[in-house]
Amino acid sequence: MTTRDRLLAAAAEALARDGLSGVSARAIACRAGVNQALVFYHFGSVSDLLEAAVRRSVDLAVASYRDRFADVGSLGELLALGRDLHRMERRRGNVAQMAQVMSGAQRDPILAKAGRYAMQRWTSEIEAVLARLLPGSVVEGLVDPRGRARAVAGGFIGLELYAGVDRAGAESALDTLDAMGAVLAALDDLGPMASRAVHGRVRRVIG
Amino acid sequence: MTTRDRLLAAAAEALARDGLSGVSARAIACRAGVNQALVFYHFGSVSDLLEAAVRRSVDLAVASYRDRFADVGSLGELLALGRDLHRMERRRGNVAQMAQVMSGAQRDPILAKAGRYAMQRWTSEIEAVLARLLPGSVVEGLVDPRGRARAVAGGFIGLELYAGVDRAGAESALDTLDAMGAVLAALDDLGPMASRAVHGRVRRVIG
DNA sequence: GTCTATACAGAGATAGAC
DNA sequence: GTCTATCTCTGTATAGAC
Repeated sequence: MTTRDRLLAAAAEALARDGLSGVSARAIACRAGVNQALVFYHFGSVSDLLEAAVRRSVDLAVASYRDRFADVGSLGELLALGRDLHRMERRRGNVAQMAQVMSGAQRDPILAKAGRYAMQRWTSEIEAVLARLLPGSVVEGLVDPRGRARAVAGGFIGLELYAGVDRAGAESALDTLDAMGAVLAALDDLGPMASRAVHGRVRRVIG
Repeated sequence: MTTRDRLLAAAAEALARDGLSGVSARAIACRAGVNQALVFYHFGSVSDLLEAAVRRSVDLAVASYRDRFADVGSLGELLALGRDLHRMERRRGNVAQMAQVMSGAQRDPILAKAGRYAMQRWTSEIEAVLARLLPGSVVEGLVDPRGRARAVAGGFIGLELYAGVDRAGAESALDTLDAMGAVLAALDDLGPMASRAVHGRVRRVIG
């Protein structure tokens, strides 16, 4: 493992574990077991190192789900995969990492670029599955796959932050989201009559 | 306006505008037009000032919606209020403020306390309305009002962070959530037969 | 209560030896 | 490529005059 790689791994780990305010060139280098000056030699600045680390994390993570995304055949299965994915990515620290990057993005344009890239990678993946599954579902035409994908990804970020201040509270929120997803999935089994009725009502409400 | 109040207002503003990494005793004091040392005289530390500022922001904000929450009579109306509330609180910077506090909470226990308090204030308010409205709705018994309230509040936080890196993306996510809410509200008009069918399906899926 | 001045720690970043 | 040493800046926090 090269020094470059060690720094990337240490940066991702530090970001997830200690948050933005806990990362510094010194802290990362210490975790990687190398000298502090090497951060600047290899990456130019701490922000640039963080950006590279986030890109690497998200590329690896997304790639590791590609097959499972492709295998999903129904909204119910997608729901189950979503549960798994979120649980796994949280354990890996990738959700916390994202949350920290996004909050730092407000000030740091380099982190903003990293956050944009990461969200784009995740949402385009989710969107592709939704675009494949929504046709024929009750919400077809009512819910935009791209918007839905973004809402899911954004929501997970928020709930991870929530878990940081109230673990149990965030868990109950996730349970509820599961239940809501199940309700929507169940709607698909009610058949075309119910579907038409829902469409009519919704159109009158949101135009 | 006392110096104390000026510091509280300046802290809230700085947090919302510049984010956690942009706030410091110096930055806040400068914005308030007072000396830096007064932060420590009045509040002891920067974190304690931020905590006080967040408590004040959320107390004021929640109080300003109390009447409107009480007037809500249906899920559709609640949806409309939610839209208004989120738009207004974003303009005021309160959502951004919360997002920053939550992300800093990972390291700083004082900020964590502030975040916990703020989430609790908002969610208990939303929960009260949901507990009043959900009985008689399709999702009664399937969706826990407390979990739902927490999911909404947490989701908004995440979407605010998302907006920081991709404004248009976050908007499309919010539009989709509106549409989803409308679907659920529409379900309530389908009558008891559809409701029973949904319940049956959901129970089989999530136990 | 408010100010000036300052101690002190930690940050980012660079120079230059090896 | 890696290290030591160091510069500079910014941040928290305190002491003490007013």
